[in-house]
Amino acid sequence: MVLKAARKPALGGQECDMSGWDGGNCPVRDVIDRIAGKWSTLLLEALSRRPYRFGELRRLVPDISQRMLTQTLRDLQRDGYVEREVFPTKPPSVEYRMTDLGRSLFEPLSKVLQWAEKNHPSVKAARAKYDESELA
Amino acid sequence: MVLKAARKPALGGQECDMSGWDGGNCPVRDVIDRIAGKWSTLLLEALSRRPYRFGELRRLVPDISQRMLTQTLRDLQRDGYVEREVFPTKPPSVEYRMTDLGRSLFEPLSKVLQWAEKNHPSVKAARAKYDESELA
DNA sequence: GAACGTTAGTCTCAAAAAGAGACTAGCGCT
DNA sequence: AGCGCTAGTCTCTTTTTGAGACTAACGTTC
Repeated sequence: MVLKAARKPALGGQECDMSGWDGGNCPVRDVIDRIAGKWSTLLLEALSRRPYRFGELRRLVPDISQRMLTQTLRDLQRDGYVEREVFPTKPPSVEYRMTDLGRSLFEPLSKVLQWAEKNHPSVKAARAKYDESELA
Repeated sequence: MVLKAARKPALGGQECDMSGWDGGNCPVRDVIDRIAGKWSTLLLEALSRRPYRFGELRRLVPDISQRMLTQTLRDLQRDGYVEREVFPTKPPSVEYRMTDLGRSLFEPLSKVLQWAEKNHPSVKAARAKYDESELA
């Protein structure tokens, strides 16, 4: 795991150069920062199941604003994770579907979601413990 | 994968109830929204390698503000991913180390980071293609 | 012995991002 | 003729983030 565009570590595998990080020059950050948003994961999860239209996604995730839905979909499209297809009906309908690149990303990503589901109780417990010790 | 606190799906495994999502009642979102930040992943990656002190982390990630470093570390600590230990020297030094829960989260998470590193070229290519078709 | 650097933050103010909701256009339905 | 449907965009307000000064007590330097 190399986090900066960097020379190979002396001894292989798990080495990771973190010295001299700058946001603009780190490939991992370049990719991660885009999918790390609150909504990206959610939309990728949805689109991993089947294609959806704009309005369907909006109804699916009731607390996203139209503005952020548009913007997040554009970002995902730009990075090659989803495709946008316009059907020239009147009014036009637009379908978003996951690409192969998107699927290949979602494979490891879904493991994190599964972790989250499984370990939610532990996290809630940790929060409770922290909050209790804080107000003391 | 159940994304809402929901009844078991009729046929097991890959089923996922996304109807009637509300942010506050979805365990996966509850967990993901906290680690989805721009800085969380970065700090988890660092702390997965070894414990670090506050100032070390600040130097390691030069473009994080002290404010966000404090806040992100507190969030990670609250959710049980990192521990904070104060050494009563003068001036006091504070060490942050990853917990077992944090390590168990970082296992799938690191797969996503590896994906990002590996597929950075594809993503950059997709961006270039998108940007080109946009300005046309 | 006075000035400076060190520590891990907090505080304030400015800038950027996100949320809420009105508004668009063209067609079908009643 | 008026209403609703579509996928957005535009504007305004609120929230989040960033930049940087400030703290306090000690060690080192001049």
